[in-house]
Amino acid sequence: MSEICNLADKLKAAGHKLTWPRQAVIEVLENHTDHLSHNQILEEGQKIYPKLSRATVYRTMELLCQLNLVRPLYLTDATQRFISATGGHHHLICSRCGTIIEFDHCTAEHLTQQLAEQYGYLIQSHLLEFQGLCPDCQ
Amino acid sequence: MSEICNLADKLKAAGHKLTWPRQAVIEVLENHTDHLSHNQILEEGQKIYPKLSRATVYRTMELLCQLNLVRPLYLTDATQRFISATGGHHHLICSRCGTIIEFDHCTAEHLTQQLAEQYGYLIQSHLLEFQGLCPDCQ
DNA sequence: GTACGTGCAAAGGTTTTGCATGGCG
DNA sequence: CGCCATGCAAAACCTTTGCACGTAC
Repeated sequence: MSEICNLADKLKAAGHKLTWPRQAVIEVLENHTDHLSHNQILEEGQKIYPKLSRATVYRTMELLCQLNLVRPLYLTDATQRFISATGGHHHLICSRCGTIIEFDHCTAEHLTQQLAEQYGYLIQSHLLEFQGLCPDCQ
Repeated sequence: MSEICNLADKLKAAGHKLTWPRQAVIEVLENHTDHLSHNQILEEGQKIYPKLSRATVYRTMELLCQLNLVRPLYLTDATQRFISATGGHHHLICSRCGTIIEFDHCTAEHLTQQLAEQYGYLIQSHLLEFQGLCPDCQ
């Protein structure tokens, strides 16, 4: 997960215990790409710490969200996924086959400042999603 | 739902029967704001047609999605919600209290064309979501 | 009249919770 | 050593499915 680092340190700094199950979850987050779901985190985490339970994954991710270290994201299905809590995420999604292209160029930076001023928000991240049909599905 | 009109006609045009339960769902969609969930549609629909069942709401919304009349959307929770299938949707969301502001100004139009050319997608809608803290929650 | 749509109820899947045990600090 | 975190299992919740009946066309 691109911009995630030192999750372990931040957890301890916030006064939480650094246990083996939590280390496993953190290692998964740091070594994999974005958009991981609870299921994926569980599966990968059990390769590191086989006793890792589903409930612990849910509780750990909830904790990381509360600490603002990760953020939930929903793509084209109802599965909760997680991304780093800062920066932008840009998706071009085919509404038929579900293919997701991540693009870099984004025009949201200017708008971020503008909205921050207009509404007094402290903006931490943004998501720009285009939906349509990919060449194959048209 | 702002850009939705004549759902009934479009349903019939596509060869589907216009039943009372479906009319109730359509009336709810046309007379309420965006972002309705299955639950909200069921509750409102039952005010119009009391026997309306949850299963029918799910099936009707799935049908409307297949016909490209509405589109599923996920905001800050795992609840599936629905918006009109075209145009843009712009949200400024507080990650703590969940307040959603909808803003109008959007810089995505230019990017739409650019992405369409670059990747060959036929782009139907977009979603631009900023997440942060509202003035009260900072 | 026929095929499609519906309501009900059961099944399936996912997320949350309660509780006794275990391990971090 | 005390408290927090964990695993397990049950509960709660949401969504899907099967089936007999009803209704739009």
